[in-house]
Amino acid sequence: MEKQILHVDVNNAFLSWTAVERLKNGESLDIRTIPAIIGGEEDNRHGIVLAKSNLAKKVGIQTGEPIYFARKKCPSLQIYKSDFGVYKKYSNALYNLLLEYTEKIERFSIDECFMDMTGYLPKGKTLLQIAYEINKRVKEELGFTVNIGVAHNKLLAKMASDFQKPDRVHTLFKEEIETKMWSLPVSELFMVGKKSLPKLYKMGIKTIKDLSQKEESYMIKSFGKYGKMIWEYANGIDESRVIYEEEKPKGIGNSITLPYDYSNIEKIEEVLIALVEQVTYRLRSYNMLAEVVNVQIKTNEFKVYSHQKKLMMPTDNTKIIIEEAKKLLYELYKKERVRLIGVRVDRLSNKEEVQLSLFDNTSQKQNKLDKVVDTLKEKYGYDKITRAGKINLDKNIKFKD
DNA sequence: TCTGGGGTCCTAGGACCC
DNA sequence: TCTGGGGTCCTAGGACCC
Repeated sequence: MEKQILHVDVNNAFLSWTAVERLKNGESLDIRTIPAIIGGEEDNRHGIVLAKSNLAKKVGIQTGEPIYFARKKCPSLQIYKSDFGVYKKYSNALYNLLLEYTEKIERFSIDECFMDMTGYLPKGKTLLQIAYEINKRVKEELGFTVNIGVAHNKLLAKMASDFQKPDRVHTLFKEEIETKMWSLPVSELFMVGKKSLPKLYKMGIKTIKDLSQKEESYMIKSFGKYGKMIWEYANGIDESRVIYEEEKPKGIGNSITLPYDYSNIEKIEEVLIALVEQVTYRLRSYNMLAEVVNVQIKTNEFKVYSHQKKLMMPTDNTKIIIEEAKKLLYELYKKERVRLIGVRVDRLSNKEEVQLSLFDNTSQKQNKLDKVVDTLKEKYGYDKITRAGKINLDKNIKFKD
């Protein structure tokens, strides 16, 4: 059965939400109507464009570029600070509105949701009608606009929501792939980034259609798993489901670009400790344990190095993770000028489950050891092999399978 | 010129085991 | 003296997303 999928994407999310918040607080200027951006603090070297108004976009300002460049493109540019508390508030407001239509919603990012409407369409209404209704209600009730992609899988819905902006609803059904998607440059395809682009170009692939017409096996040979994925995407194939259950994170990290390059390892260490404290706090608030600690630095030349270490036991203990992180930092640090320092924990598990399975784990190891001993006993005689004597025997015994 | 921070997933090589 | 091949785990690095 065909799935009924919507992808809801907030237009210029951080900027729109900032605009709505300011209007609510009594400001008269709607910053969506002037050349404006949301940007980080340049004084701390966090100065990049996080979001832009349509007028800022018109003069060629791009998300992710240094504010310094953006200002050159538009000297009258207005710059506003980011406020994630505000973004979270509006993101939740949107989510709550969407929940009135289905509980099968995947929060793909702070400003994007996938909705699985399969079996949730009200009598007599089409998926497209629901999309228009949501578009209208968000605008009227929440004060910002969204693009909505309407399709039968997530990939096509996402591609559709990206078509013409802002405040639009687009369909992308099977029979529309050729006219609406294949003509686009291959760089527009989801998951095709700037590193793959030159390789694709060399293979004569310029549009999404070019990619779709290649042999699948050829793409797999050239790009492995990734090649299979983008070939399927180009052909509108995507079987992935909308993941609406609350998902626990797989890893937690904090990193910071320092206000200037640090060359003093003690100073770097101080920052590292503060970062670990943030990370372990977040870890504990999820009620999870981590098994891997990772430390990363970026040099003044933008070279990135990382070291990681698997722990003996999963932990959420700040002190243990600080000690491990410090060791990793000292391994890593080669007297460079350090621009950024970061800490991550990975291989997370639920605290209760680990505590329960710890017993199972040791008994599994016990079982394994038992099996080895049993095998030895079968080979060399039941009374000759004991655990205590195993060490002496190890030199002589070669395992064969 | 100046270039953030939060993630997920994949690959490749070496160690180690059978 | 010359000789495997699978499988798993660990680590480092990189691509991509918003």
